[in-house]
Amino acid sequence: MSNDLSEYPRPSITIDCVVFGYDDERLSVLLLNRKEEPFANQWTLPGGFLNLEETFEVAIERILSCKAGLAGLYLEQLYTFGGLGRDPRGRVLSVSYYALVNPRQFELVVGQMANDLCWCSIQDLPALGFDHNHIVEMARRRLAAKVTYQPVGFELLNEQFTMTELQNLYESILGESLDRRNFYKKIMASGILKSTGERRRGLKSRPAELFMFDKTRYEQLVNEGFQFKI
Amino acid sequence: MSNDLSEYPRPSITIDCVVFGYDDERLSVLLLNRKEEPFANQWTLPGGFLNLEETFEVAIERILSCKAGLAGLYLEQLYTFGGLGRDPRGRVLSVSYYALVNPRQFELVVGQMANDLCWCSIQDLPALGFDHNHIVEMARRRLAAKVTYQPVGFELLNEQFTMTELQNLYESILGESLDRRNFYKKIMASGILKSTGERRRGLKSRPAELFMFDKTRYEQLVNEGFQFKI
DNA sequence: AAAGATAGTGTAAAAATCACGCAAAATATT
DNA sequence: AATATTTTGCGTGATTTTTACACTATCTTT
Repeated sequence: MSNDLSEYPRPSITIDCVVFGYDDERLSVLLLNRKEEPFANQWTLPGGFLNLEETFEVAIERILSCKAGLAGLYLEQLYTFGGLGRDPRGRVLSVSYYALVNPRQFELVVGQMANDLCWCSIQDLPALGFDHNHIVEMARRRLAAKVTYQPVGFELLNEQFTMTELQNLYESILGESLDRRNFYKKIMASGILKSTGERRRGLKSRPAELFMFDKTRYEQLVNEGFQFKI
Repeated sequence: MSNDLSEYPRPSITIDCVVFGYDDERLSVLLLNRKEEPFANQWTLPGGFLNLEETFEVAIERILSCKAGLAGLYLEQLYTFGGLGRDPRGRVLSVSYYALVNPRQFELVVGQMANDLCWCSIQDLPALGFDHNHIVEMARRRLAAKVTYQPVGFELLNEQFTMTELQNLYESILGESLDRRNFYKKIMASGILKSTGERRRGLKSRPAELFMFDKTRYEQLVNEGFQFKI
């Protein structure tokens, strides 16, 4: 073994990202319709090649910003895919991440390199290029596991939200329905919400109280050994 | 974007592995004393460069077999590290895995490319080369989380083991002590052990029953919706 | 004013967890 | 040989957590 890296063969590295969005009804994933081969005119996850001087997070920021107009998202590494046949061009590894975003805070901007972008419900994804259906499925499971022990769901909601909105989000991610009263008690008992004193008005029934995620309080609780759990 | 990968810069890829072993007393990690720069004569995790035609798992098999004489281990992908300064030779990503092995089933064989190998208690690791202390710490936490919801600990034990041996393993991994009687009940209630009818004799007190992990039964239970939990 | 819809809260049963006690079966000691 | 010591195997009751479920309040719509 020498001190020179050049003698070792090097695969190409892409960064692919499962961007989750939520619109009060269902959990969606951001898809990109490719302009170029391979998989031209097919839907895939947004992604791109890693530059040598970039960390993964910086690469994702660049890719999502340039291809979709998104920035500053919550990111979490998912898995690195390295199957031999996953890219027809040759050996390409994909370091994949998932991101959480409130779609209302951004206007999707279709970049030069894509035909189109869309939010697609996780329920009815089309066949995606590469092994991207597999990646989405892993991300979905990881997110479902994550929300049960870390309060990451707030990234998908508006700053202020009602308890019912929060519950709907959890039900969408977990794929099961929860008891409204028990959910309320559990969330309130955790102490990670602060009330705004305001209410969601204009709907056709009793206005619900608006809450915010109390991040400072949450971090303080974690320091004291608290473990969030749904 | 063209169909040609060659125009994209490519980092080097290493595969590094946190090999956990257990010896009835404490959880250990396999360390390798490097012969070559960088970090010559320092301890690091076993690892090596990924070849173009290898999957990650095949690469790990090659690396652990040639550097330590280990083969056929339980493997799980941990994380991919891509910090800019983590290797003095240039941009090197590390796709890291962790492995579980019963050290008694193998004789460590120091390969050509290493000065030495050792099992080092997770409690008192020396300063390792690269960012490998960081990798070990992440692996330790991941393993501790994993054993609570998947029966992977058996990979670290002999085929037959007593309940106390199993409990000691869990205590080593979790870093906390468990109530012997409640542990017994929980494991027995899960139904994933089969008794051998034999006992561990020759110790200075009442011989304990020897159990085996019933993998078939476990998989059947999982199919029925069972979720292992400690 | 009445009807319809969703919000907010309490309580009791069931299940899971926790904290122990004690007898049995081996070895070690006197 | 009797006794002490150690560790195993199993039981039980208290405590905590989870689950299931019902009713009133407050708004909008008719």
